[in-house]
Formats: sequence, structure tokens, C-alpha cells
Amino acid sequence: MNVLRTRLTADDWVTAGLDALARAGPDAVAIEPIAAALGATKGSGYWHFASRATLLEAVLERWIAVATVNIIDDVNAQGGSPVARLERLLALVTDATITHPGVILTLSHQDPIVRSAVQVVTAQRVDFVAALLRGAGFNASEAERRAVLAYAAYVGYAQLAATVPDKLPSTKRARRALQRTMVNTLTAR
Amino acid sequence: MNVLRTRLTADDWVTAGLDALARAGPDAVAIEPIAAALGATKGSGYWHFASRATLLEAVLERWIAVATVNIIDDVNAQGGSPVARLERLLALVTDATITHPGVILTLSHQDPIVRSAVQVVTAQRVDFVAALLRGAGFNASEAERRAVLAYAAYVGYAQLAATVPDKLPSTKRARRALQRTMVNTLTAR
Amino acid sequence: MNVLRTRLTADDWVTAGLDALARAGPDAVAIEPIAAALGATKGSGYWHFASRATLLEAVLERWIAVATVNIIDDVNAQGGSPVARLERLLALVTDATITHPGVILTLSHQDPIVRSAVQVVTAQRVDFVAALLRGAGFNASEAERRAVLAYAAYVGYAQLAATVPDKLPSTKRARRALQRTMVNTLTAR
Amino acid sequence: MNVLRTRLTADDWVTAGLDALARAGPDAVAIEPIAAALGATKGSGYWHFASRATLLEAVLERWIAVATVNIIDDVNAQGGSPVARLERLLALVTDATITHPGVILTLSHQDPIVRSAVQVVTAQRVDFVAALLRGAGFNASEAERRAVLAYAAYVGYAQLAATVPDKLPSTKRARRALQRTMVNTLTAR
DNA sequence: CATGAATGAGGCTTCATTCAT
DNA sequence: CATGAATGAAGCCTCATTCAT
Repeated sequence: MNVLRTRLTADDWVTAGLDALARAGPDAVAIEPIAAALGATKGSGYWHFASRATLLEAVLERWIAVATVNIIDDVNAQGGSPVARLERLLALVTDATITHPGVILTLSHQDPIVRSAVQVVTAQRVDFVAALLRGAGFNASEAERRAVLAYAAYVGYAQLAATVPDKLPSTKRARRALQRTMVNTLTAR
Repeated sequence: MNVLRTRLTADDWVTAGLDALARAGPDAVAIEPIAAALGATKGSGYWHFASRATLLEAVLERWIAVATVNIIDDVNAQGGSPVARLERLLALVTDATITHPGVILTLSHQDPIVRSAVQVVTAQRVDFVAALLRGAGFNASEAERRAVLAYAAYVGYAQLAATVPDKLPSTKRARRALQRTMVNTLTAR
Repeated sequence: MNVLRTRLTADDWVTAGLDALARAGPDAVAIEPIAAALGATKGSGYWHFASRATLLEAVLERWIAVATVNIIDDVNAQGGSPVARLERLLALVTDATITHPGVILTLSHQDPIVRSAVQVVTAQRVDFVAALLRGAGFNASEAERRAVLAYAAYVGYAQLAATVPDKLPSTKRARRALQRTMVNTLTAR
Repeated sequence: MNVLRTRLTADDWVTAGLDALARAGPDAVAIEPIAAALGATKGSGYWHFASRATLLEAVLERWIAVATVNIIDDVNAQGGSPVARLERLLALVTDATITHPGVILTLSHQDPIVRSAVQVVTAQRVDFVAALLRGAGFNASEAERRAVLAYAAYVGYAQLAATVPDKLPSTKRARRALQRTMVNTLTAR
């Protein structure tokens, strides 16, 4: 692809970088492989970005937007009760894990740049879940505590999906059942 | 360090490798940096191990032992009810996560050698938890399902501890409370 | 040397590689020593060639050309009877042996890449000599048989020149006499 | 093999080294692979030989004996006319080439140690052939010149056998015919 | 804007050699 | 006599980065 494109914008690089992030994690967001994917040269990348780190930052910035803000908007757009939204969120997010295996590598990465992006995303997500739980009638501190647990369960689930998928339900139906169990557990009094 | 030691055994290398694994993940288990850490030369490493892969395998083998078998023995040695053991397991394991941030990088790694070690460890752990839950009165399939959830929660918790520790309880006391909540949730009927 | 040259082409590398091949055989056609010879860095070599094998292939390709095709062209360009051309070929080829001791190491090398280049060169040379012998009146099978003998004699001569030069005639005059003897023997009925 | 042998002599090393020389040339006469073949350790080799060079020298010394002196004795032992002996020599020697492919690597080697052994062997062989030719009625200088050609042809033949065997006769019968042609040519007036 | 060329750090691997035991 | 352990030089390769054009 992109054989016809003669001039590339920084944005094209970020898009390709996001793709690499989703597919193979932060380590894959490097100048060389992305240049190859775009049919460009390394030098070209260094024109748009001062360094690999700068590119990665730009990609993570975009990731924060699409990986969280967009999802939150989606979930809210369709309305419904807080519990229904919670369920929808879980469905979206666990399916994404399967199609985007690189995410889990992002969540557990050493690089400070990555970690700080992960912190932002985690905070947004935990806050969002906490808000839904408050909407479902929990007080602030209880909501926060349960939101953390919910997020931990999601992250762990993603991890297992990436490494030992055979331990997890393989049909969509069974996955939905598991999600409902999780939601029930989380909202149980 | 180690300036005084003249002779090194393969075991010394594995120990140093395990250290690197715990601190910085599988990528850090490499001949040259570990040689440097031991004050030895790379050639020496190649006396004990045919290749970097062989070293990594040896280190992972040891990891399987200390990270799981030893822990399981510890938990069982002290006796108590299945629920008490479950709580103790969670305590041991979440504390270890904080002191060994590299573990989380091990859990989500691309290298097939690493993945297969992770699979062994995961299976052992899930099986152990499932056995405890059966001991607590659950039937086999229910126990297995809950064990998977428990493990997902643990892994996610470890992930959060490694990346956003401030979202988690900082005192030992508060951590114990959270663990108790998890155990209660898992063993609730 | 080459301190002044700032930019190197792949061709420069091949030339330097051919030099190494002629002087010290295929084993000397390696990235690092040639980089040193060119006053460049190994990384630079890896820009032009994907691997050592690729460089060696390029060098051998050039060797096939200069060691055979060019010589055949030279011999044919000057015209003359087949027997005269045969004599000229022998002269060219034995002189080259003395200045390029590495050639003999190329002829007897284990590496499959090298062997296949040697096979091409041998076939071309034997075919060329056979054609000259057919031109001198021999039938196809007799020409082929004698061409093989001629080539064996050349190779053996090269070998002796490389290892025990004092057993061979040292003056150009005496070498020419020996060559004439060989040609006479080969074309005798 | 040699699993039962507890103590090795220097002679055992030389024998194993000669084997390696015949099979894979001088480069294979190295401490490490021969230790492996003998089921010993490198250090053991360094007890018997000061260095790899010393081992190689010992092996080449033995090679000079078995590769030449023994052959000459064989040829002479059976008696017959000089021409008959010449034919027998050629037969022995070309067959040896096929069973001992390493020989050709020995004949064309850079290492001065190897070259000087090759010089001794070549001189012995050329002298022996020259003596046979003198016995067949040629004067000293003519005999010497033809002996060199004969040896060149043999060496070249060995080379071709090692690299492009399909260019050479494959049946024993055809090889004998080619040898007779060579002898006839060499002894023709 | 982008390329092509080059650099250099870092890691892998082999092997002759050394040496304490 | 021999082993096991270690060294160091040499070569392979990758990749982030730099820079002249």
C-alpha cells in the first residue's frame, strides 16, 4: 500500500505507528519497520520526528484518544442504564483485546514514555467505570474500589487471552456469559 | 561485586539470570549483560550454556520452580482451610509482584520459549486455585471457572501494581483488605 | 588508504572483495575485514549488502565475469586459429594464477555458494576449450574429453604455482615453451 | 568410539587428526573437533600438543609418510616396467582422491606449515615420477618436465573430482581408460 | 521533503588458548 | 594426565541515529 503516495505527512506515520502498536506493541513502534511499512526510508521518519521517542509519543497520544475517549463516547452514545453500559464496555474492550494483541504489551512496558500514557488511560478508564458504578448507586469510595477490581479483571483477562487463550471461553456466547458474571459480581451488594 | 569470586557455576548464572528476569523481564536475560553483572566474560557464559536461548530456558525452568512450586509448597505447608490458603496465596503473590516488576513482562512476551513457560506456570496456578475452590465445596467446572477469574484478577492486579501503583492501596493493611474482598467475592455462592 | 573517500558504493565493496578473493580466497571475503580495508565501518557494509553471504555472492558474480567471460572475449577478440587462441588462453590464465594466489582456494572450497560459482566457471571454461578443439577438427566427444584434461592440467598447474613455484619454469620464455608443449599434446592426433 | 579408552596417547590424537585431514582438510585438524571425536576435552589435547599448530605439524608429518612414502613402496613392491608402475601410481592416487576429499584442501592451503609439508610431498612425488620416466628412457631434464606435467594433471584431476565430479568419468572402467590416455601422452615421444 | 550512506553501540557466537586443580 | 572454567579476539548481525545532498 501507499505505493502511489509520494508525500507522507506526520499523520501518516502516526497512523501506521498506531497500527504497529495494536498489532505488536510499543517495541514495534520504531522508525525502521514503520518506514518499511510505508514504503519510505528511515531518514524520512527523522524528518517528521526528532527521534523514535518522539514518534512513540505521538502514537501514544493518538492511542489515548482512540483507545479510550472514543470507546467512552461509544458506550455513552447508546445510552441505557449504568449496568447496561458497563456490560457494553466490557464486551467492546475484551473483543478489542483479541483483535489487538499488542495492547497487552503496551499495558506492561518498562519505557517511561509508555508507562505515563498507560497511566493516563488507566485513570480515565477507572474513573469512567467508577462513575458508572456511582450511577448504579454505590458511594464514591466503594465505586472506586470496585472500579479498580473491574479494571484488574479486564487487564488480567487480556493477559490470559494473549498467552493462554485455551483457558478462556472460545465462543462469543460463552464470553458474554462470563462478562455478565463479572458485571453481576461487581454490582452485587 | 563478585570481584572476589574466581569460579562460577552454571547455577550462579541461572541465579543472576533469574534476578534479571525479575527486575527487567526476559529481554534482560542475555549472555553479555549478565556476564557483566557477574564480573565474568561472555565466553565464560558460553561454557555453561550453549546459547542465549539455553540460558533463558534454564532461567525460566528455575522461575517455574520458585514462582510456583515453591509458593504452592509454602501455602500448603502452613495448613489451614482452603479459603485461608487462598488468602495466603494472594498475599504472597501480590507482594512478589511489587518487588519483582519484571514478572509482568514475562507474562506477556512474544518469544515462544517464554510463552511456553508462562503456559506451564499459568496452568499450575489455575489448577492449584481450582483445587482449593473444590476443597471449599465447589464442583469441578464451577471451581475451574472461578479459578480462571481469580487468576485474571491477580494478573491484572500485578499489571496495575507495575504501572499505576498509586491507584492501588499503599498500606499492607489496605492491601490485605482488598485481598479479603477478592477472596470473599470468589467464594461467594 | 582511502582516507579521502567519503562515500562508497556497493561496487567499491565488490571491488575490494574481489581483491580479497584474489589474494586470500573466499574466507577473506568478509564484511568486517573489508570494511577495515576500505576505511569504513561494518554497518556501512550492511547498508550495501544484507549479509556476508550476499556480499560473497556479488563478489563471485563479478569473479565469474572477470575470470572467464572477459578472458574469453579477449581471446576471441584477437582472432587467429583455434590452436593460436588456445595458446593465448593458456598464457593469460597461467599468468593470472601467479598474481592471484587466492583463486586456487576458491576452486576448492566447501561453501555451496562458492562451489556453485566454481561450477559455472568450470563449465564455461571447459565448454570454451572444447569449442576451440572442435574448431581444430576434433569431434564433439573427443573435444570434450581433451578439454577436461586441458582444464585439469591448468588447474594443477595453478596449484603448483601457488604452492611449489620453484618446480615450475621461472622465466616467461620457459613458461611459453611449457604451454606450447601442453597445446601440442592436447592437439596431437 | 573410544568410550572405553581411559588414557589417550599423542599418537591417538595424530591418528584422529589424519582422519580429519583426509575427510575435511587442514582446517579440520583443530583441537576442539578432534577432542570431540575422541571423547576427550580440549585441555587434554593441550597436554599432548603445545598448540593447534604443533598438532597439525605432527599430523602432516604422518601424512607425508602415509600419503607418499607408503604409496611409493606399494608401487615399487609389485615390480613391473616403469610404464606399468606409472599406471599403477595414477590409479592408486586418483582413487585416493575420491575417498579422501580433504587432500585437495591440503594441496591448496595458505598456512605456511601446510605449504611446507605439501612442498615435501610434491617434491617426492615429482621426483618419483621423474625417476620412472628416466627408467622409461627419457633424459633427466625431459623426465623432470614431463613429471611436473603429470603431477599437474593429477592435481587438477583431483580438484575437478572434488568440485565438478559430473564432468569426470563415473565408472572405474572409464577412469582407467583416462589414466591410460594420460600415461600414453606422457610417455609418447 | 526525503534519500542514501554511514556510524556505533550492543548482543550473538566460535574457537584457540590458558590455567588452576 | 586430564578436566572444567575462563579469556579474548574475531566475525556476524540489528538498529537508532546522523548527515550531506
